[in-house]
Amino acid sequence: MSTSSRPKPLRADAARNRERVLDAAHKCFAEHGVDAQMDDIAAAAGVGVGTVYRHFSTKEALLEGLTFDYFEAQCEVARRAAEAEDPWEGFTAYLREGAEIMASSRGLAEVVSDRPDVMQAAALAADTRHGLFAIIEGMIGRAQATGALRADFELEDIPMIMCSIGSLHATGKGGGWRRLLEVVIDGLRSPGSAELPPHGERLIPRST
Amino acid sequence: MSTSSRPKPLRADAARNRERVLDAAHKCFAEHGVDAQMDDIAAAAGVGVGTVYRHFSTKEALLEGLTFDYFEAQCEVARRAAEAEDPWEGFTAYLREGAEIMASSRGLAEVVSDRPDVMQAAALAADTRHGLFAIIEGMIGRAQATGALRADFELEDIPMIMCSIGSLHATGKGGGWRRLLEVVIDGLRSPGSAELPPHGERLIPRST
DNA sequence: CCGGAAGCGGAATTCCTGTTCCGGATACTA
DNA sequence: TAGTATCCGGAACAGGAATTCCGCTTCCGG
Repeated sequence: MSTSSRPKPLRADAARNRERVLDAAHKCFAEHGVDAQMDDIAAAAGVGVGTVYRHFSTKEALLEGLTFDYFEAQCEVARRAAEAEDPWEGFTAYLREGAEIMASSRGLAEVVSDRPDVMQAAALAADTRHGLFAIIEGMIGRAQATGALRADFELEDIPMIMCSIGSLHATGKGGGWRRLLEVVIDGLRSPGSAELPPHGERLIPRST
Repeated sequence: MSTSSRPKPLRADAARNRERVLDAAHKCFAEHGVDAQMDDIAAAAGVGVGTVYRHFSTKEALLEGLTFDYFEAQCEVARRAAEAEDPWEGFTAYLREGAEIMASSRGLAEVVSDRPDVMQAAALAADTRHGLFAIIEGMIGRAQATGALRADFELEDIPMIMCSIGSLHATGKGGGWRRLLEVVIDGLRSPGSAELPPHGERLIPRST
């Protein structure tokens, strides 16, 4: 999203402003959450509101850009983690790093918690572009094959975990999320003693 | 909160309306979250907005009432769980039932996630009235003494868990929270393999 | 260096919600 | 049953935030 080609190349100043707006949006959303105001984003970008709207027709569009970038980073992390020698290490590293990204932006955490629509669209886009789901499922499968990860773990559990982590970040209980994540990771070791209830509605649609 | 005595007893119709408003508020907040509108609450109560404001000077006050009631229920659950023969069973039952209450209201989940101030005030009030913290700490201590609960578990971990559970409810990923809770419970068994990072800011102030 | 298309700024507009206000209705008391 | 303190309804108000509008400015090709 940060970098994309368009039919009519933008005028030099316009391209520059677009980047500024996107940067400012990232900062403002990270700090104030989705309630960051358009006027403030414009100010942070050193630009008028009109200019923000010229590039992103809506606040929603800006939020989508944010989410899009999040998945871009997520793909990078997943790809790297998938190459780890030890599957369990790779898997947990992915969870930890993915959570770290999430924790970096309050706005992101709020989108994950409250906007399944935006999230799903971005997730599907990431899958199309980088095969995200396959990468993660491969990681999960390998970790389960070694007997380290509990057998009933599913792909869909990942957004669930990220969502719960995000909610902790949002409350300002800063350090807490790392703590919960470690508890969760311990709970994911094989074999689990409790039987896991099935998922309800899914963020990631079943593919098969 | 639902039941309270006041200096001047309310006029019969006023008392009736107060209850209606509170009920309506619970329903609306449960369904639409904290964004439920005052007008809708009034309508649901079969009353004018003015009447809502006569009883609760502010939307915030209504939210506080909701939270107050939540802790009232929480105390009841904790007290019951504390009497279980097996400490670990009692402890996990408390987590499951507490989460169930939380899952019953989207508004509640949002308050837990986004309003530490309201939450803390209600928690302290519940502690004053029913000694909530002592009850829970007793439960934790006993579960740790039997060697079932990991030794590094703290009281403060409870709001953290409830908060994360609440965030799942809010997204509409209905069934998911039970699943995460079971994973977390597994992760809380003794001994944990990961070292838990310390908490950051606290919802429950240190007493000692 | 010019003309005009593409962009820009930011005041004004719109919409949405919480809150206030007050004339009229109602429930207690004597 | 009259008198009055309370209470009720809901239109009007207020403030905040997203979005629009349009005259002015800046880039870019010729």
